[in-house]
Amino acid sequence: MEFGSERSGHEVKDEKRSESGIGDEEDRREEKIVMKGPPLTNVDRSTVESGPNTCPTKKKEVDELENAKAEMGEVIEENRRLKMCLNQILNDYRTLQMQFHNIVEQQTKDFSDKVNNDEHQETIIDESELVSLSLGRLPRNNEKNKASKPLKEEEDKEGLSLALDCKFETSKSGSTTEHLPNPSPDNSVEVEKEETGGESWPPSKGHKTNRDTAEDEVSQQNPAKKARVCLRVRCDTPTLNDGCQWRKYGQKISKGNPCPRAYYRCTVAPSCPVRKQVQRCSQDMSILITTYEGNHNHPLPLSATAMASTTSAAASMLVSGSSTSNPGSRPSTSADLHGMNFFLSDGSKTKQYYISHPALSSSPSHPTITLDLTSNPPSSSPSFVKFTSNSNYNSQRYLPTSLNFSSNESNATSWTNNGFLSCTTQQPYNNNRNNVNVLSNISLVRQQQQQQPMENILTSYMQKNNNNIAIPPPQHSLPDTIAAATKVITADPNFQSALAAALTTIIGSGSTSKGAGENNMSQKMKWGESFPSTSALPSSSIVSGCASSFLNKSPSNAQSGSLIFLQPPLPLSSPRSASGSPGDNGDKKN
DNA sequence: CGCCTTTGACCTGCGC
DNA sequence: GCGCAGGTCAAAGGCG
Repeated sequence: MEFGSERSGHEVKDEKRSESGIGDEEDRREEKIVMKGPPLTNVDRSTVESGPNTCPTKKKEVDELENAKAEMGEVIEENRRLKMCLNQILNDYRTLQMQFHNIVEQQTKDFSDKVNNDEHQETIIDESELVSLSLGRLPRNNEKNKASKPLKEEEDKEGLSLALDCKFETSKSGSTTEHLPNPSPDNSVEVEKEETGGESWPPSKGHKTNRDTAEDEVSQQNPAKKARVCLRVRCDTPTLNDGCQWRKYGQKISKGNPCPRAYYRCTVAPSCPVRKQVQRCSQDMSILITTYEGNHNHPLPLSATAMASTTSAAASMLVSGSSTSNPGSRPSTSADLHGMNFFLSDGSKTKQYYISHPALSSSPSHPTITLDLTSNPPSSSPSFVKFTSNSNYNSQRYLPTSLNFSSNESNATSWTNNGFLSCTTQQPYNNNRNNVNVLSNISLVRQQQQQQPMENILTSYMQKNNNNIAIPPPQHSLPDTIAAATKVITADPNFQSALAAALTTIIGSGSTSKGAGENNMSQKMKWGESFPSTSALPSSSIVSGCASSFLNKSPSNAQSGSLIFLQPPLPLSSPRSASGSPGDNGDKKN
């Protein structure tokens, strides 16, 4: 789309707006964003002005214009709804930010008070309460002072349980209510990170503490703590270069796979609890199966954020999906949502969507989400995610969740794929009371014919928010446009938060709305307009990356977890880039 | 010398 | 309780 033609399109829009009586400046800008139809040219305008009585062809054109206007009206209406939703989300975000700030201040204050209490040898009972609210970290030191070991263990467990309960509340509230603090399912992951590893990582078995024991119990109570993200990619290199630094700490020959499984841990920060497992698929050696566990507790290199975002978001989907729904918080997004095909259907046929990866099947205690970059989009048989969870646990909290990043490219060693992303969620219905499984299938399908609108969105956003970035002519350099626009978008925390929250709400409401009691639900949301095809783009272009990256980068923004967001891709595999994954040599023995 | 990989031993959870 | 398998540890050695 050229700028000139875009301008004429705006003129027509303005005409239409004057008809409908709408029109402040902000709305006009947003309209520009949503504009998806081909803009009217000067010829078109002359056609309109000259009237329909000149010739049949012009009459036809006028009809087409009428139709286009009607479509635009729908788009405008939808845009208005989204705008209202966005404003509400932004308000909520600000409120939550203030609440979070207050909470942090309060906790800091409490902690300093507690330290003072320690100095004055006051009782520890009050501190135990503080511990519980501090996710179980503080009690450890406090209880070391206790003489009675059994009592210590008991109280330790209690403290952790309480802390965990608090976490659950947070997690649950995250997807149920917009007005509660920390509505982010991702927070749950963050909590998991801190509790599973956190500052005490790596846990030494020789120094296993009572806290560790308690943590084990807690982890059994909360399987989501060990949520994993499994990535299947066709890759010739030994490991994926995800931008992080990894140290290999073990290797095992797993049953059913001649290829050894390598264990890596993140070495960017000594206390980082993130681990990954790398293994070749036994059935197809070209497929590299990488499983990530945990969240980084340190700033990530820029090159690592995409992968971390994806895994984090995917893990968040696992966690967030476990939350109960609040139908009241559901926005009116069941209709046209710019390219996101959203399916909710009965779970009676869920089994057909599972693929099994015996070579990398995780422990039943690990809910695992698999991002499959190896198979073709919907045309092929669905290769979704294998989700495992231990039925002995409170399985109602955990959603078998599937993501499928499919690619037509045989060498899917980067995030570039055809943009097909699907998320299948098999969810124990209604807290497992009725044993009714509901399959919710979320898919984001980039549609090749809908490339323009995304350009409009990105370009308009750039125009609005950043004048420093040159906007290339979209039709000439769409990849550059998108890359630059993505930069701008990712630089704006408000937009990120708002969009993240919106998407989370959309996804969350869709996947959890069955809590209202509908056993058979089929819901579709089409969202294609916002996910243009990028099949023509080079591999460094836009991707269907999952982006809670900004959630990682900015904890204050971590208001939503399960979201899928467009983000600058990173090559998953390149032989030892500068950011260097030391583990690239990890499969030497292979 | 520091960091990394290798590799056998050990620990733990789970199924029978 | 036992065996199996997954996961982790840590000493030894290699490499830059």
